[in-house]
Amino acid sequence: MEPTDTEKRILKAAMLVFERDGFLGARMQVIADEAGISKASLHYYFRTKEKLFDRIFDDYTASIIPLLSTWEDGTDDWQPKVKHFVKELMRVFSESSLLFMAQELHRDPKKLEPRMAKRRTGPNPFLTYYESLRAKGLVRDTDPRPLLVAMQSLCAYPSMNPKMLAGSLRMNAKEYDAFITSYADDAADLLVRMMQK
Amino acid sequence: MEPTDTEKRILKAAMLVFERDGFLGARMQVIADEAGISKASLHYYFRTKEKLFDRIFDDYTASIIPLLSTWEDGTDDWQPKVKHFVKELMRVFSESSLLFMAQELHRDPKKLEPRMAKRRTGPNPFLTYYESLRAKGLVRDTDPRPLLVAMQSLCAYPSMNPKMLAGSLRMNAKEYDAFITSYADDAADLLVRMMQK
DNA sequence: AAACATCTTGACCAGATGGTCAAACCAAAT
DNA sequence: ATTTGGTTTGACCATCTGGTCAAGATGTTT
Repeated sequence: MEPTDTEKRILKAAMLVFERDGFLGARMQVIADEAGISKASLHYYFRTKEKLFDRIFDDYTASIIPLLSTWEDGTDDWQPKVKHFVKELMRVFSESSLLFMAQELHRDPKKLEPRMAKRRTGPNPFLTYYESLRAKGLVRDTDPRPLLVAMQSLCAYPSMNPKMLAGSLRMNAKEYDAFITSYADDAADLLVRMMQK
Repeated sequence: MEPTDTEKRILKAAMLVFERDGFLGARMQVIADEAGISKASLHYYFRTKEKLFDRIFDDYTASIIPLLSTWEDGTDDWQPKVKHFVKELMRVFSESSLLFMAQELHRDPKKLEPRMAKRRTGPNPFLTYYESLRAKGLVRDTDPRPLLVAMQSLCAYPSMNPKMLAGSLRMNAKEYDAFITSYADDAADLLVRMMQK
């Protein structure tokens, strides 16, 4: 079944509201208003708030989790890969949603954690890729797990907590946006530095 | 006026509930239950939900913002300072609250941003400290702002989004906790690598 | 013990909230 | 024109929510 136009408008509105107000704070009436339909219509498409939330959350996991695994093809020329990956990651994260997912995972881990786990298969591709480079002596001889954490941190945090970072940098929203654009390159360089021999 | 015992219990309970459910999702009855008093008593101490929230939020800013400025004393021996700072930062962040602050700043920036700004005075101490080291040729000759972002990212993200990171590392909560303890040293080392000539 | 100030609470209220439903609407098929 | 199927909605409901208040408890001063 293709999603109808109305359904798409609902999903877009629901993303906006859930992201800003969280599952508990989101109001069905507000989502309906944002989508330009009545609350009864909203309930016609998604019988309950929870079903609508589940759809949004699962769409996010479906779009983010696979991204975290784009290290499959095994060229040894790793530096361009890092740069490309960092850019991709930051682009996706900049459309928010990570803060939302973290918050909801924190609020109801029992329900939401298994749902994310379902999307992951096998060991983490970055870790295995790094180990293969390490065996060939092409990168620094170190445990790649802190590097994985660092990579996700550098890419995710600036878009998750922009207000606080902008404050530390004494920037307004506009200056911060411009800064973050160029930051993608800096982050990639820093990561290369972490991995280099 | 010293905070009474009951007031302390209220604040502790409110932190727990606000952190988990957010301002919109938090329920005064739940906070009262958690504090072991009646809802009416809760309203006796804090007339409205908003006043209670403001108190919690301001307490957090008061405890976090000053921490971001512990680069005052100007020894040129910067490496131990980085290590010490990273440990301090991660210790404070590990008691959660950052996710909460980011979420609330995202939900109502107009109200909350000025409140954080009030705590900050002058330029960022890390940036000026790095510039002084840079002028003496003791560190890498580079714009320190991406380094500041990297530092906060490395320290903040692992405690803000533990579930997703643990998933990437294919760890359960217990393994992740153990990993993060040792990660503090790794993060400090990575930061030193970023700053070294 | 009486007067006083400070806490504590059950009962209550007005407004909001998720969800339901019968009636109306509308386009395509007959 | 009428039927048929999916879609839309105003009105409605039970329950929940932040907040109030009068009455009582508790402790301190005189």
